[in-house]
Amino acid sequence: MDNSQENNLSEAQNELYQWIKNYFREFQHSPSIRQMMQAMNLKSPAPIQSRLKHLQEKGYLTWQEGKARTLQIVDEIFEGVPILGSVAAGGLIETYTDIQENLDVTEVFKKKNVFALTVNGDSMIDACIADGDMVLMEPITDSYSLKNGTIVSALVPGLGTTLKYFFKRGNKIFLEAANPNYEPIELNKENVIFQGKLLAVWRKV
Amino acid sequence: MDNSQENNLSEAQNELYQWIKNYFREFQHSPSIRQMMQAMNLKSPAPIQSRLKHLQEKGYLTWQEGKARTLQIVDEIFEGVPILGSVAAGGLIETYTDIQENLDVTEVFKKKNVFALTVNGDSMIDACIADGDMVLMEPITDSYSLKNGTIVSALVPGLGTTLKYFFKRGNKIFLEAANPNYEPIELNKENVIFQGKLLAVWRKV
DNA sequence: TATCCATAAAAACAAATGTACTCTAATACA
DNA sequence: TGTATTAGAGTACATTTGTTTTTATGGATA
Repeated sequence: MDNSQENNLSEAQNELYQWIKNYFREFQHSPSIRQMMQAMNLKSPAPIQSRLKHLQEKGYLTWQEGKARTLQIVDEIFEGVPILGSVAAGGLIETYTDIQENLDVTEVFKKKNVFALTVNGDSMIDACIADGDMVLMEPITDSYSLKNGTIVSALVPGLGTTLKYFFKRGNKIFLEAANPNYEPIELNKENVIFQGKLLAVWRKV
Repeated sequence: MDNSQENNLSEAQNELYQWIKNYFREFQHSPSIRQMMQAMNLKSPAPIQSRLKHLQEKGYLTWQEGKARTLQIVDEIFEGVPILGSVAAGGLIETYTDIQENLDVTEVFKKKNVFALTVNGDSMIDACIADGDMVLMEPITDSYSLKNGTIVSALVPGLGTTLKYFFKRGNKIFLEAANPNYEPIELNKENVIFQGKLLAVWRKV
């Protein structure tokens, strides 16, 4: 992962930049110049200032002049991780590209009132939602705007909550699994409460 | 979302806490006590110290004693969302529980040098990793510690990068797809470079 | 070889900042 | 009403920290 050249950074600048990003990831706040000095095995703060200045000129960092520990990474999103390329899950055809993008999973979280559910069972397995997955849901305020094919969590009073594809045909609501072993559920719209629609799936292994 | 009571925070403490979280969101670094003082319309730093101390005792914040701008939010994960319960993806059996946990997807990001890859193809479809998913990977430093069955991204020089199950039998390395349409790849360990092992899967819909 | 330039060391300084202490005002409670 | 508790104001101090300046070093270049 040496991208010092394409990013127009010297070795020392790049090393500092990577270290700063890791420090932010661990402590959630800015390091001080003397901390960076120690981390870079230097004995005076001047070289760090020089490198910071270069990083600023090249648009990687900024800070509030004269204020302690006010570094801010402008380029990369805080919690992002680098997307190093694409990987073939088919054959050995795709190659590693060096495009530097950023995965920001937190963008989904910015929506108001997003909540998560743990998935039990395999009825959505053909949609690649497995037992134990976490699904992130956005509350449904207006069930009329639901589009056919949306994955929703629905509460059928007296029965329970389930995760299914949503379909509306006439006055009937159909909740369909992504698994041929399960039959579609047919309901009148009075008999179902929609809680949320699917935003994202998260699986930790 | 007034959770001052349930969180056992006084009005003043809660107001400060919310302000700090917003400051972090905007500037990505910790505010100073005097900044908080101004924001709370106070004229001395003492009350802020008191409130911070209370927030620390209740487990909301921490900081490095004596160091400037080293606040850290400990309790709530910044981007966390509430896990409202579990949802049946099988039948209508599970019911909504009220257990209040917190989904913290960022915990995975705390590991050093985590990177992401975009998945192309369907060779891992039976492991519920679909075309277009993002996979979060942890760099592999020591390929000898890899356990059979781990999902890895491997670079076969001259061919490309691929996402597969890892198996070792004797001196041979096998890379197996989670899709019967793909044949296992048999390699000598000199002919493969392991880049990362799977930590998590992220799919935005 | 001589010169130039970038980097590092060293020291010193001033501003920012966390912390401690005292005093006063407000509030709650018996 | 009186007292105890808590919160805020004011002040002072030591440390942390960004910044500046001077000097030394190493490498590149003519």
